[in-house]
Amino acid sequence: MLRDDVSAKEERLIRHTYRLIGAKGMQRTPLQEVADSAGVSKAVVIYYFKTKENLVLRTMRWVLAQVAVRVSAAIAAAPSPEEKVRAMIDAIFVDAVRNRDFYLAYTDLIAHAARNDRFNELSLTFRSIVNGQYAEVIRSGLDGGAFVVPSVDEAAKGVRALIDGLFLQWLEEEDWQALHPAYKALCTRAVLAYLGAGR
Amino acid sequence: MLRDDVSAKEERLIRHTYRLIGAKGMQRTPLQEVADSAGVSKAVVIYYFKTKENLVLRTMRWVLAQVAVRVSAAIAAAPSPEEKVRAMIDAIFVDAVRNRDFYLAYTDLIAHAARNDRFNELSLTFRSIVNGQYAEVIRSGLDGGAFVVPSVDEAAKGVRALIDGLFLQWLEEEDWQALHPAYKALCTRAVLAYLGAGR
Amino acid sequence: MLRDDVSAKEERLIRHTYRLIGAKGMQRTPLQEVADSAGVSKAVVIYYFKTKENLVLRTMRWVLAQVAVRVSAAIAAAPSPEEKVRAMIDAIFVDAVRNRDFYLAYTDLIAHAARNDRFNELSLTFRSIVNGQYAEVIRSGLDGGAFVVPSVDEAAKGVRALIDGLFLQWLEEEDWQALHPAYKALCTRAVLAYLGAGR
Amino acid sequence: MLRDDVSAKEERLIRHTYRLIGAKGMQRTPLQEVADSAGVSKAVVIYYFKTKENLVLRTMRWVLAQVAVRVSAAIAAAPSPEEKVRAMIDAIFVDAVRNRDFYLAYTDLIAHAARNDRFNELSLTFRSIVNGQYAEVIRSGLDGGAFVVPSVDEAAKGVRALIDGLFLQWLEEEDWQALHPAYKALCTRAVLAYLGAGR
DNA sequence: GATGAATGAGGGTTCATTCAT
DNA sequence: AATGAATGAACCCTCATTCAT
Repeated sequence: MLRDDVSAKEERLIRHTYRLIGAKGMQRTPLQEVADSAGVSKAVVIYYFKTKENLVLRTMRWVLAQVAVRVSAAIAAAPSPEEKVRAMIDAIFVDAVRNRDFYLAYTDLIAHAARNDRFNELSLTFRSIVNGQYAEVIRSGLDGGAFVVPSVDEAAKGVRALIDGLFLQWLEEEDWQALHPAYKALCTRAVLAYLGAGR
Repeated sequence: MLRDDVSAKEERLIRHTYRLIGAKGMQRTPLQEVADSAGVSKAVVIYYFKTKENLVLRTMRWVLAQVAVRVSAAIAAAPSPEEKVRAMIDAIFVDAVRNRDFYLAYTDLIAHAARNDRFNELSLTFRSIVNGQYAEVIRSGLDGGAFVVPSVDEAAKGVRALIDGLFLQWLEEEDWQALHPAYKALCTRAVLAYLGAGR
Repeated sequence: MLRDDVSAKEERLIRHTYRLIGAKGMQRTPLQEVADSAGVSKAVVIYYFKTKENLVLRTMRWVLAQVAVRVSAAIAAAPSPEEKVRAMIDAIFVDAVRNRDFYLAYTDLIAHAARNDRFNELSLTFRSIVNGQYAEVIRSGLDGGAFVVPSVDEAAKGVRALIDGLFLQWLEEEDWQALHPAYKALCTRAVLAYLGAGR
Repeated sequence: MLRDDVSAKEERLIRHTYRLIGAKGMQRTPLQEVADSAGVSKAVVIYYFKTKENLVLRTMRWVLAQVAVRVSAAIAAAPSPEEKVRAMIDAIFVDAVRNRDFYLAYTDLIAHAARNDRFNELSLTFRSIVNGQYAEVIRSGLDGGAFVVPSVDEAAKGVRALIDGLFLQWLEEEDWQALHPAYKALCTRAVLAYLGAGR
């Protein structure tokens, strides 16, 4: 799972690390800056996480777990399949700044996952969780005939592709803050269209 | 545009750079390694490109231009809208190894584009070209009633999201070489479904 | 002012830097050599001074402050105007080796000051201090009629020119060690003559 | 002597070198910039001068020779001792920009002369020429009783110190362009005062 | 005579990590 | 638990010089 016991001090460091990774990327974020940002000595960071790789890994695990929990809760609370989709997308498109931080960090993670086993494992775990969530939503819509898809797992991948792919495009927008709501709406329509909703 | 006159020697360096960026990422690729790989001295790389940033930028521009040209040709050659989609996806899913190199480099590019103006400009240029190509295909399908979409530009973004998003997932697959054809098929189905083809 | 708190370790590095700058010039003195000379790793120098420019600047400030203090003390201790001049020149012409180190470093400073703001500021500060000291001596001699000059500030510049200019010539002497006392005597005569002493 | 046969092409390169040395110092002036400035290939510079040291040396010799000739002519043309002094200073303080270039280059030369034999030899040659000129002027004034000095050679050194030393201070002035005439006047007064003129 | 190509020898700076306290 | 000090390994880049043409 993504669970990971985190002491208060560790979480503090993780939060600062996350913010910096979003802003500058993990390679461009020196431990010194994390330490400065958190108001501690650089050695403290190493003291708690042993290596920078650990720190980054723990940071990503921490943030991925948060996202997973948030999405799960949103799905569970929604009554109908289509509303589950909307609630899910609501839970994902929380806020422009947070989304930007997240997707920049996530892009970094994927880039590293292809070259580093530990990052890859984390990325796979997250992926199976998220795809499971999407599959659950889709399955709920298949029973009542709300959605039309050939295979639940395949559709889950498709949904995920739409969401991730649109975020990538949104990241490139110069005017990303203002366009956040538009991309959210676009995403909702795209997912529903892809799932054959309302056909 | 993405055109860029490249001498033979420069292209040689660019090819080696591209391979290494795909394998290790641009930050993890020292000029020394590019030089070693190309069998020249490190100073030669600087001699031709002045800075590492230039080298990477020129490399990315070179690859992106190639992809754009390949896709354009494929689209032009296909007779019907649906076949244009298939041809386009064929042209994109050329080969597992090449696709992996490309998407790893491309992921890196996006991660950098968010923080570096020159990379951002390149990324935007590529994006507008590709989205234009997708839009062209979609428009061709709208006239004959092959596709059903609310807006051409929006649908172009959706198509692109599906393709990029699926590639991201494919990158994470442990067994990516073997799964390449499956993802290609999945992608074709997803795009056609999204465009409402054959409904 | 030129005051600058310097820890023991920093002063150690500064002393080694000063010696090397005198011997080889600031551009020809790599950090590695400073480090080797001080018996530490090159990174330590950066650790304490961040950049080479800082190191050189701090080194020059340190030397200039020392000279200024030494001259001030000498002037204050001498009873009569003419003796103040002699004491001042005594304080400046301390020792052949030290003078050579100083004036070589100082020449370097002036050459850099013309092209670098931070060096220029340092050079201006030193200049105003020294000219102030000279002016004080001259003023003390005017009251009693020991000196005859049109303007105190102008005469201060003249005195300084004589001292600096003679040092430049002394630097060029092949036999500089042996000629040190002769230049000192020459300098004293020249300054007194210029100030119209004993006329 | 300072004579040095210089072909037209060489002189062209020398002029550009001189300008750049004045502006940036000799260490900070890459051959590439000399070549660019002169509109030739970098290899041409090496072709004509074999090494950078040669180029710089020849450049300095060229400019020092010019100054020496100009001063000689000025001295010869003036009728009385005091007018010789004024003419000499006129010849030296030609123009703010040219003086700045010259003294910056000259400062560089002295800094290098202390560490490099070839530069030292050049510097000594120039020095003996200039001091000879000053001595000649002083001697002309002694005969008629216009000047009062203990020794001609010593006074020549003193005069030179005043001129060089004042130029050093002038170099440090922020407002050097505007202050050029003032320093010239100051220099004239200082030299005449030092030589006991009009006493 | 002239030059484009190529290179080797540094030089400054970054940064994760180690270690003694 | 916490940290200041120190370091080694890289990395990008500069630049005079060599050489084949």
